Amino acid sequence: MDVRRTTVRDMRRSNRSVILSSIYRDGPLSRHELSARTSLSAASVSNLVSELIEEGVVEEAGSVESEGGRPRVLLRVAPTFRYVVGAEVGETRIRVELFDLAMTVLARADYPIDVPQPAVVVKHVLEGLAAVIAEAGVQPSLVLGLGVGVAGTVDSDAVVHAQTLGWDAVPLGEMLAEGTEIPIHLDNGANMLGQAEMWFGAGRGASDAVIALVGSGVGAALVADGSTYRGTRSSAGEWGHMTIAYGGLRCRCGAEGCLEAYVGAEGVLERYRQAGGSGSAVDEEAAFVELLDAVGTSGVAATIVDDTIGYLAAGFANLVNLVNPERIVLGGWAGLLLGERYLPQLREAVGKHALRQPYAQVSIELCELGRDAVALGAATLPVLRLLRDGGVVPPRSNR
Amino acid sequence: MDVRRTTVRDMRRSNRSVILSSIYRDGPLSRHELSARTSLSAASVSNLVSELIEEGVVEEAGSVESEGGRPRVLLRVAPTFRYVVGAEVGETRIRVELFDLAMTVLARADYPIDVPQPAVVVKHVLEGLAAVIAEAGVQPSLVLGLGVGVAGTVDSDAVVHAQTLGWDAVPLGEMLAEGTEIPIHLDNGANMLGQAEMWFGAGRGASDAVIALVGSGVGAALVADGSTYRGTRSSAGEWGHMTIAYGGLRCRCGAEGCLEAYVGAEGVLERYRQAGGSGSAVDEEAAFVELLDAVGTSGVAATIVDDTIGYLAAGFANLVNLVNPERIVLGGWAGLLLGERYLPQLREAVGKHALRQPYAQVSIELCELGRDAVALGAATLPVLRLLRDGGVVPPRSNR
DNA sequence: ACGGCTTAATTCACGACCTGGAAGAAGGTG
DNA sequence: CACCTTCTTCCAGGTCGTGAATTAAGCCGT
Repeated sequence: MDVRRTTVRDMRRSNRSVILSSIYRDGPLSRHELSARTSLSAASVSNLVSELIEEGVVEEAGSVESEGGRPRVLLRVAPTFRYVVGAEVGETRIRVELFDLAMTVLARADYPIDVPQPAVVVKHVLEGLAAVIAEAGVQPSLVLGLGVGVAGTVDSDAVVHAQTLGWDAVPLGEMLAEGTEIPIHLDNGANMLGQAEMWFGAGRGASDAVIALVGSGVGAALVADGSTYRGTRSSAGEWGHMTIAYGGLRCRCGAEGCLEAYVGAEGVLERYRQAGGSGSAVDEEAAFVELLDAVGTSGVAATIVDDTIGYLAAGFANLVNLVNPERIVLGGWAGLLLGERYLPQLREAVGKHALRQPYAQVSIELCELGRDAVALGAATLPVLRLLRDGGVVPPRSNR
Repeated sequence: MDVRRTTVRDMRRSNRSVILSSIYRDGPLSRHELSARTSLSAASVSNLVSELIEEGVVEEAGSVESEGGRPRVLLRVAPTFRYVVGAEVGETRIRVELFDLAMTVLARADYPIDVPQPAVVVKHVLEGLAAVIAEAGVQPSLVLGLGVGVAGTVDSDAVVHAQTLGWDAVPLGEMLAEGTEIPIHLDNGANMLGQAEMWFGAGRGASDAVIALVGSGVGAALVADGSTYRGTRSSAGEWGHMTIAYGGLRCRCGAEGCLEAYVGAEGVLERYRQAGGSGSAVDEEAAFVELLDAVGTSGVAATIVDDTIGYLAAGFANLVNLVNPERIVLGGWAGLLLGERYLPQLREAVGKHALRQPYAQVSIELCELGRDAVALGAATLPVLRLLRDGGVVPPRSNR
């Protein structure tokens, strides 16, 4: 329940936002279709659209002939009206990408890192930001914002807590803001991947969904009523540390029986080793593939993988029961490797743990964007804001 | 993201709603304070308030002297502007209560039931509705709505699924609507108890909370951003059937290792019996109290209760990690019995299972309204709607 | 009792907004 | 080139919130 007034200007902003969002989301549309979709009068649509065109946010994009009459002119958000930058701060690398508003990548910069020192991360992100802007030949003032997805939880004041990076209360937002005038948006990496899947991947069209990520660790992005749910201090979605086997294996978080200890790649491989499984791979990912490949020939491998599917199914079922999503999307490198081979078994196993009714309402799919969509998702943050504000770009505080 | 236009009338409705909600929630307020709180201009507040007074929704309620100036007149929602009825459909009884808008009970009717046949339930609810209206001497046309909290999940089209009642797809909403002209609001009983606690109990002031109910069974109400989260088909909140001990005890839902099997009163007592505990009580609740009382003298009882706290803590921790609430409120008859004695231990145990950061942000409390607040919570549904609509009462379709 | 003082609430002209209908523009068809 | 269809723009009409000015209501000191 809101405790905010509405003024006559909010109305216009809101209607601009409705129109702009419709155009952005539902591809090129004619003014007529917009009017039907938004139930705004033709007069208002025309009025608002001409304003948006005037400002350069929207542009005409060809026309469609109709039977005998004047052809309808299609409208789209001008891809080059502004640009956005997305960054991924992972445990081993930093990636920065620049997109136009159609989310086409125009430039990319990668920086491998060994020790994720905050100062180093900030340096690389800012370096990357400058590099992609230069590479794409874009005017810096046209960059709408920088979205950053970081492997850890981000509280409401852009302070990052990340066990895996060894960060405790790092004011990353502030540190970045000091090095650039471009507005910063910070969020959790899992949420950003979720955002990308919701906009451009397997989550399209769903309004209540969970994007579940299984890699070395395990996390999830919760989407409620069309927007990412962050909880009271932005740390919602810590699905990996849900107790799923009371008193079970110790997890790196210190607790016992966490889902991550059973289905995170690290945990799975550890269980495999304990069970006598062997492998020659040095790198975790190769070892995981080796395990999956051994299923046909090794009973131990088969059992481990089977159990993993079971545990993962229980984790999914907990989501199904608790949040009743319409879709669960499985991603993360290990999640995809598992899902590619065992999605049907997984679906079936979820049914064994979940309640009948919510289970019947959920569809379980795989991520479509692979593992590198964090920067893309992060770049949607400034776009989301642009759409929400009806295409009004806040004036840059030029200090 | 909305795809709905805003018109100039929405603006007024929205501002009426803002004002009305503020007055309702934050007690008697002067026009001046309203203006400050809502950031509406004094002129608009005056304008809107006089309209609301004209219509009888709001009334003046005394004044407060100020230092030397004109005293401010306090405003409140007129308690007798309309009335609301709340009903609880439980496994063993039906309760119907009539409230004024200040949520004071004006009349009550109880009906014990043995076999919860849908037809019988409908009959009792309608009977109770007529009875409380007659008893309170209220004009039926002034009854804003009937909220019903039912022990089961309620679909978006008011169809009820309830394993414990043995109901599968019972169109309760439709059945009730046939017997009265009063608008019906149906929802899950746990959500309704949660709603009551959020408005009048331990949840006040929180915007992200979970109300966890432990009785014979186990359930929860999720509150996200100030409103109850229902998921895609209104069955969110099935916390009791979260797998917490993979491969553990069989639950009545058919799955293994559900939280309910460990902390639901039935499950606890079953574990007690298995462990050799004994008791003379016939009724479940008395047996549970007996168990708790035996803790000091019986090692078996102590272990069982201790374990129960542990399992419950893991269940809480899963909520803390996944949804990052600012408050968890424990209720339900068994939950209250446990909480009264072991709340500190429970809080501590949650810390062992939850991640440090979200754990530090949550406060764990007990329900304040006891076990009989379902009808109260259900009655808030029509009130919520009235507030949302800015005090505009939709015309009753008089057939 | 009375005029100044302070604070609260109301009035009013104004600009911003959307709407429905009429008029205009653009392109195709015969 | 007239005519038709399909959109788009213009215009008068009505609604809304706002700020400044005005009125209302009580206090205080003389």
